[in-house]
Amino acid sequence: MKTPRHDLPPTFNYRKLRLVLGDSIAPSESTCLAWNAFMKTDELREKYLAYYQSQGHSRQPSDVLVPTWDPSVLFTPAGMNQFKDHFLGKVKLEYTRATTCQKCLRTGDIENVGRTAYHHTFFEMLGNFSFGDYFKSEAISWAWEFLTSKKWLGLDPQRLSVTVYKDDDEAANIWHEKIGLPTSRIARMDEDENFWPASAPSQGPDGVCGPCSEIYFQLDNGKSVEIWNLVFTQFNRVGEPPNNLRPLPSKNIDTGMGLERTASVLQNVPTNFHIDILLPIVSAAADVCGVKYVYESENGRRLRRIADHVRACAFSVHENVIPGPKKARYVIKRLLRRAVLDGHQMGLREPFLHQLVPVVANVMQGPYPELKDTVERVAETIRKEESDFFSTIGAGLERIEKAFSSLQASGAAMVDGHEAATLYQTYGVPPELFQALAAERDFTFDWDGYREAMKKHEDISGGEKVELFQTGPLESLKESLRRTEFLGYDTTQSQAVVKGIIRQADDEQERVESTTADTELAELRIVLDQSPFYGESGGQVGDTGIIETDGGVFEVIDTQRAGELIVHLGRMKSGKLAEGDTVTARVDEGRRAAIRRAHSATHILHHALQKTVGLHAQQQGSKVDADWLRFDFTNQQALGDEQVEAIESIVCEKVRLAAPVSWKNVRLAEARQAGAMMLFGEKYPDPVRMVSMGDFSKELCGGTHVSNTGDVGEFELIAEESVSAGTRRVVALTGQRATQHRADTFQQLQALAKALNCELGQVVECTRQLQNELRSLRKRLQGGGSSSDLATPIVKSLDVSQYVGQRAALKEVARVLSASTTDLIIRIQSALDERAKLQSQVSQLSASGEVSAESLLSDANQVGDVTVVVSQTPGATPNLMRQWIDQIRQKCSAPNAVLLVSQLGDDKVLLVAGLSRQLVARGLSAGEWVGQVAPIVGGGGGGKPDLAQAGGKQPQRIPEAMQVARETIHRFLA
RNA sequence: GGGGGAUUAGCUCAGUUGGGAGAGCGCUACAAUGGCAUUGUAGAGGUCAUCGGUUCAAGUCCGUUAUCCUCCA
Repeated sequence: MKTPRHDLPPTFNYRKLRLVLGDSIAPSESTCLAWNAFMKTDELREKYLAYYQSQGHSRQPSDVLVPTWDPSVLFTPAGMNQFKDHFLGKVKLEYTRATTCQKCLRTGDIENVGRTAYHHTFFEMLGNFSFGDYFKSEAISWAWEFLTSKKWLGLDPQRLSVTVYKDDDEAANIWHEKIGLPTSRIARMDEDENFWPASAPSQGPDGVCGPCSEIYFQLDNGKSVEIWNLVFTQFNRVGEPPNNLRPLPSKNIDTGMGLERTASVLQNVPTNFHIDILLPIVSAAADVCGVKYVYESENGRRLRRIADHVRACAFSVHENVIPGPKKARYVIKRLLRRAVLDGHQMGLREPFLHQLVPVVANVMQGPYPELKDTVERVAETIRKEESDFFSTIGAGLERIEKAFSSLQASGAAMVDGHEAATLYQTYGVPPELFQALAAERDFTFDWDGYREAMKKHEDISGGEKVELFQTGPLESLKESLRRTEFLGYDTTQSQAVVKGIIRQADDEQERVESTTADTELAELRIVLDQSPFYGESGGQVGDTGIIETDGGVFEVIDTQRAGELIVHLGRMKSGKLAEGDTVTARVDEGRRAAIRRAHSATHILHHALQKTVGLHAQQQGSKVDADWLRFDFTNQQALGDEQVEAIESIVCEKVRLAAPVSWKNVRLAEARQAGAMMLFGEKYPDPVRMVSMGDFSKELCGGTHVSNTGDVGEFELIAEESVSAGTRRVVALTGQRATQHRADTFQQLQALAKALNCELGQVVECTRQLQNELRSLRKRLQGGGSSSDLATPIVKSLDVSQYVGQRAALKEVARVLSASTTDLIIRIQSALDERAKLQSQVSQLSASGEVSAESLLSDANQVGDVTVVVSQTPGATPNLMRQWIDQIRQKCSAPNAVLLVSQLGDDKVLLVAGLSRQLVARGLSAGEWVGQVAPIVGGGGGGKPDLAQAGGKQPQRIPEAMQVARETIHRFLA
């Protein structure tokens, strides 16, 4: 064996690397040697899976990174996650030994990523699992053989040591006696180190748990690194110690070997980031960022962080979990922004991270060839988010500058942490950025205050706790019954036997033997041995209906699924129901038929979307209700009108075709081969149910469908909107509701026509005209210039005898009014009211004759050298009155005081007073003047010395007010 | 699920106990200069997101809804 290579040159010359591997990103010469001499990561992964296959394990593919089927986690945290139900015996086992290489994501140690040799957010975990099959002895022997045998990894046994849980003599003995490991290399550790979950015996939680045994490899520098953890789940924790660990009847093995760590050991490199599948990403990051990769440097840490985060982001976005504001999407967004911030701090000002996506796909293509297919989409999604973040940073810099100037003004020497936190929480200004800029100006940064404020924010935001393993009566029912047979594909009515009744009171669930209508208030859950009721899943809502016996009627208001159980939610209407009763379960057939129409329409819509907007329009989620459906899909822009029409026409065409709908159970691989649409994050059973429609649609789907696309009936898209960046949502109606919607549309249009007093075909034109009228009336009252009518846009004439035209007309009206289509009538009505009001004001204004600066001046009095005007201008708005006053000032060179009184409508009085500069200079105030007058008409007011306005509510006292106005100004001038 | 913020001219945004809706860029017209670039003058363009409340008076204060941004879970 070659000499150890810990002293690996800390600097890599990227140009040399490129020569070695051509287009892909190449390692340094010495690292190349290491990789040639030792095992590649792809080879390690393959060997592991092959070894356990040879020991009778079923080789299973990696589960998705973001398991939407598991509400208790956002990301797959470990290899065992996909086998949770296997461990608990809640599913039928097709195999009792499995092995996987699982892609995982954890953010708990995010602060350490890049700083230490072994921390990642994204990583792969090799694992072997036993579901009540083999236990400690085999698990330990096989691990040892795989690690040390020349045929497999061939690690030097002398450099391996292990830990066991302090009370686990069984494991210790196996290591010592069977493997022959000296006791000096078997350490006994406490429950906080060697128990899963950590410290479970004393601190909980209750449930499945067990001791573990870790395997360490000693590096050349004497330090040891943990490469494998064997978990022996053999207990059920019940309550507090002592004697709270009960042996499980069926014991399990759950192991995890860190792929990257083990590879780094095999390849003899000082950090995971230098193994053959990671160094190319680090090097590429250095290249893209235009810096040299130096291991022991701040930039080195940054580049490693970027390499880690870009892997996480690329895999998530590949699974259509795009950066966003909620949950998993938010975590990805944060990871991405952290990486981008690192780039920013190395001087980058343009998106760069997206350039690393092809590199990631390249080094990971062995186990994950599918990454190659989505490189473009993934890179574009990442580029967009990067670009958004650069804008955020840009805005942030301005805010930071502002903060600095106020700091300087106040003579502070430290950036207030609370303020930095507020800036971060409100505008996303990264504190690291703030701190870096602060350092440049010799400010210190109050990290303690910042963390304190963020902690507070966390507390305020709250959050619900999700249990790793659920407990309760439903879970125990799961274990005893396993599954409810679903009969609903073939029938909507059947006999069944009641297997369990659960009563829900407050947050507590309680299993009961029987129930009567007297307890009607309580919500009940009923589980049967078989049922025609469809439990909500795959977006399709649960069925409603009735479960009855001779002696009792139970109304089902919703149906949910719990694992493979079907749970009927509802309440007793009459009589009594008990466990063991034979009942008749009857689904509400009319509603079910409507759901079938909507669900089949969803598949057709999916097809139409892909055909119209492109293959990237993949389903993100959907909800299927009675003749109503909602469908989210990935698309950057809103759908245009033509696209919506094209989609509708494709759907309608497929409906007219009356294509047969069929379904069959096929092997998952076969379905994939057939090109059936599959969704990420969904857990598909194998075999799987494939639903086909004509020759245009194949989807994996457990839902209920019409037998012929013609049964869908009418179809209509009623909404298109944004859910989050990159995701659009459409809502559609089918069958009866679509028909009803069309009738409603027509009625609405009729109502508009009636309100506007015009023909149906004229509604759009009349609305536009009404808007124009309002505009010019307002302008006239505001005293603006002569308004030219807006150029009427050329619109294609709408044929309102057809439905499409009617709908287009309504949409156009909504656009003109910038209102939602639901309250058009209200808006039109209020527009009409406003027009009437404005018209009466205009006539009021014109009734008092032509008002102008001249006419007002001709009414003036002279008081000494001052020209005083106190006049009425009925119907005038404040704006007009101000303009007149301005004009008087221009025309009249003498000092002048003007007060205009206007009655507006029936019960409103407006007063505007103005004083020329000379009078203001003499210390007079228009505000005071108007202030003296306004109370007469029941109001108040104020303003600046040269111009003030006031209002009141008693028009009948205007003459009196004008008298007071004259007296007041006389007094002022005296 | 929760906290913070934003929404003003075509675009980017100002608007300071509530009292005349603004700037820059862009647009139109005219003029000057000219190879292009340019400069000056004038002008058009706004239900201050929505609905409601407080007030004599709301872009400004309070609440609703919508959309977007941002943070936490």
